[in-house]
Amino acid sequence: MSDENTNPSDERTGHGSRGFEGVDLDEVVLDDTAEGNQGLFDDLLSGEPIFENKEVLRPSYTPHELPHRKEQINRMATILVAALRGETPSNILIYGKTGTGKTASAKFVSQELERTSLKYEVPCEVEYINCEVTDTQYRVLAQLANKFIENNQIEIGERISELQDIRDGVAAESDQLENTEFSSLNAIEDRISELEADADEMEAVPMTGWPTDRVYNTFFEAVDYQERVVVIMLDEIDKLVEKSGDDTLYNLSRMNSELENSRVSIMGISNDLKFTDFLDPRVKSSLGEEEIVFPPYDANQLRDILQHRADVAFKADALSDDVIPLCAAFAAQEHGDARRALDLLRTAGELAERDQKERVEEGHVRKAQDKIELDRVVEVVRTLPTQSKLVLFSTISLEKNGVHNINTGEVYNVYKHLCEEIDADILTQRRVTDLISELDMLGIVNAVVVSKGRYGRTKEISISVPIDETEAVLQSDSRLSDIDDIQPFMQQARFDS
DNA sequence: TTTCCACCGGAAGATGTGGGAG
DNA sequence: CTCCCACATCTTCCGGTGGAAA
Repeated sequence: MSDENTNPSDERTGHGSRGFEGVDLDEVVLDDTAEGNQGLFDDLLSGEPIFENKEVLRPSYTPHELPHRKEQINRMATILVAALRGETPSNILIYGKTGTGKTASAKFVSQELERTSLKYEVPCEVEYINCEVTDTQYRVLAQLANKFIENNQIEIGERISELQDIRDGVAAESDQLENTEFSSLNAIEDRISELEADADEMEAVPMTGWPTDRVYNTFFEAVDYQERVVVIMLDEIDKLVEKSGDDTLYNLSRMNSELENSRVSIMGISNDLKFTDFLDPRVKSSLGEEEIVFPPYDANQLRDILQHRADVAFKADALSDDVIPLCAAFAAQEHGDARRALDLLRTAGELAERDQKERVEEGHVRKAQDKIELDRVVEVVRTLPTQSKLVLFSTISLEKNGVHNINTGEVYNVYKHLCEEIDADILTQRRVTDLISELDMLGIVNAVVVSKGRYGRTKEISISVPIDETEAVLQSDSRLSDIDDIQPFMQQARFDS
């Protein structure tokens, strides 16, 4: 209820780092400095609410209808029906930029698949793994193993109680045995204890501690325990390959030749069209048996999508006519990111709500644009590790002292003084270079390697977020707050370099 | 043309944490 | 308790380099 603004939202838009000029700070930043307390909620409650159902605008919501994705969904379904015939579906690779509906479509198809498999009693399971979170071979295998173990145990449990029912029935009427596959009461008892033993044997994989091959074996046995087709959905698969190579994929794709009862099929989802370049050719060919591309939405399609959801999300007449086209246009500029468009729409609605307006106007969308970006930056900076914060702080200090085209050496000098000041460990310059690169990847700074000829080669760093706000966020960290005037060693640092 | 700066960035390995198994 | 494993974070070492200056 109380998250009506500043929810960070799991938005991650590459290098969004353009102008902040028009940000109205009082409106946007740190709203814990709320206006008076008197009747705070009364006011908000009495305001004519704009939303009917905000949930459908959230990124976590999986719609039942995905406009403009019929073609891709049908392709996926065509490939995956094989599973319902008990055959192994081809492995699928799905490409597309963020917010093109890859994950939503894939999840939709897998839900349908599982639903249908229940209907026709064909054992078929889909497991979803997000490789951005689960980004090592060990963790992927462990997570899969645990899921299958859990499922197996549930099923064994059901089977046992089924058998117990039969046993009890048989015990009561001793001539019913011929209706079952068992020859005697004892046989049933034996089967029950067998199953119980199986269930006991399945040991959950710990987060860490085991050798990887043991995890693999556990996973393998858990999958092979019963006859079925298993689809493993690896979202953001490029992150996994980037971080820990293609061993995982290799192991998964060769599993089929050793499995006896079950079949696995891999469905990889990637943002990066070229990530297969780093793969072992064998993995590459097996993984990319089928490829589906999700092109970015254009402005018209985005408008459609927004309209669909807005009908549900907003009260009738809560949107002025130009709101949806504007959201669509903004998002179309961001490589057709639908998630972005929905975020924009939701945030615009929230802003209008906060303004006690009855309609969302164009201006709210423009404000939302800035707010989303600022919220993202604030959140990223706030959750930075201390060392990175120190590096960023050093860079900002230099910038504020009129040093432009800052280079690594300068940052490092300031950083060293800063560390002494607050009694933090001083990292090596090598490490600081890496931290700067990380800040670059997060879109907080912009670092380019330039050669200054005789005067060496270095990264030229500039800040690509609003400086004062960022500094404020940094200073709200308790460990950085007691940095007082940096002027004294600012001078010093310049002599050093 | 050659030199040489001031760093880049890969590789390997150390350290520390959190968790096994016997 | 000892030894093993995975992993994040950081250090050590070092070869590599674009281009202004000599």
